[in-house]
Amino acid sequence: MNPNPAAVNAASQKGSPMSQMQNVERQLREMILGLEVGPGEKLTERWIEGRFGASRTPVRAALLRLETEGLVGRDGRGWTVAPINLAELEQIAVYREAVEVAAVRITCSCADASAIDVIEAMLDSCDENTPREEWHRVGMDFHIELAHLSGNEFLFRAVRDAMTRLSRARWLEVRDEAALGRAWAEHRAILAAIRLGDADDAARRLSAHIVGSRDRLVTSLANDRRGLRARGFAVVAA
Amino acid sequence: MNPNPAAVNAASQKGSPMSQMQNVERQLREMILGLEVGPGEKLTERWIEGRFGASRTPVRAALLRLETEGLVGRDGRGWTVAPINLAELEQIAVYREAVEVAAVRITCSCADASAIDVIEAMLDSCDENTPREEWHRVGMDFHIELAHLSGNEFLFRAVRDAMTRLSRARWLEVRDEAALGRAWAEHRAILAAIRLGDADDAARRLSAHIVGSRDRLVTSLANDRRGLRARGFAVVAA
DNA sequence: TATACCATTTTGGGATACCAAGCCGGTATC
DNA sequence: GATACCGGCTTGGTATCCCAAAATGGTATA
Repeated sequence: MNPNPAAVNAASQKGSPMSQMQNVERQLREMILGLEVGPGEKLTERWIEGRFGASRTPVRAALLRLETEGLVGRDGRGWTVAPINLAELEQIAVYREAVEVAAVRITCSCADASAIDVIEAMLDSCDENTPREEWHRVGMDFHIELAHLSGNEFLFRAVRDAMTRLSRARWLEVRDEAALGRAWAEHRAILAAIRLGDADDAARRLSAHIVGSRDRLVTSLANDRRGLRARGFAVVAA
Repeated sequence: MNPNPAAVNAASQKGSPMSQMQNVERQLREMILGLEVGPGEKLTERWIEGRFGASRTPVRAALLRLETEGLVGRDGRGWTVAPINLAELEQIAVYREAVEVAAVRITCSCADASAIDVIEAMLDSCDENTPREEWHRVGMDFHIELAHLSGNEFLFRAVRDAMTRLSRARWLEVRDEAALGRAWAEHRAILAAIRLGDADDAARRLSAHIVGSRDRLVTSLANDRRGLRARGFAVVAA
């Protein structure tokens, strides 16, 4: 009954056994985050079922979980890929500023130099030969791992979830080399402040970094709205 | 096939039609939050199925959603009611301090006097004749509604979810009249600061209120740990 | 031509059958 | 008596079937 052998291959190629539900959830999440299905697009349980070669039970479980991540939503009785919502993006920026700053303040008071080195190494791993995709991923992981250092599971999850919600929009954000370089410099400055244990400085820099990122994102999206709609993406105005 | 008519009655007595899934989810959540099922207790899908007169499909959906709320968790292959975890409670306090303070700062800059009056009225609705249960509920709603005033959906949800996770422990917290009176005074002082638009003062008072609340809760639970275990509640040490 | 109405199809919600893995109790062997 | 083994029972995971409601599309009528 499996029309898509790739689905089961993806499941079995991993050493650990992976349930259909985890499989569907992971693959569908990747499709959504990778914009293989456009924001605002309708989803039917039966289509997903056929697409991944799983029955409706794991499909429904995956949809329920992705709903809590904000990646899919209900449209009346049915499901839709969450549209890109400018107002929501701005609210998420405020939210992540609150939790990231709280996390970094905690980290400053119990900084572990070697852990910070690991994060700095992540930044170093990107150079001019690194694909744009990788820069995005590392830029997100920087914030996630930084929050992880706080040791607070809730701050960590909050940052991770916020970055997930932002990631589709970041993907579309136009970032030239100069902007990326500036962002990386800010990242390094934040790490330096943490190393010194200067919580106020780290918080101020992180806050400014997030606000700047938000402003660039919103401007960029507002300008590109027409192009996005042309690609079939639902973009909700702020 | 319905061994428990009460379940369907609860569904039909509401004017709006409620799906089985919502029904199971709501009732199971109430059972967990009301400590009708003890923290750490094992749950089987079949038991829930029989208890609420629903089939496994809505039961599984409800469990998946409650899992994201942190009220149930996986124990290997099965399900358990989330234990009360002291370390987690402390982390939640840090988390909610970050988001509540952020929310109240926003509210200060766009305070709506009438909305604040509504919240103050909530506080006023409690007097010496009000049952303890109601004081708890209003105390939680105070923080939730305050966050709601910020207009930021993510800060609001964060506070609401945090309060949900804390509520089982708050239920056990020993609060004498004097402690409740002090908490209410702090609530009013926070509202007063917001009315004046004094963000720093409001933030300071709110922060102190949350930290105090956390300290009382942790102490109280640590002292009561033996009693809790005697009641069959799993309590994970900090 | 526009619209109201009806038949058909689609779709999510729910129920149930089946399966494999794990748990538990009993038994036989040392 | 202790332990290793085995068989049944429980339980979550999955597939599939049924149903009601909603969407769809075509047709007849004003």
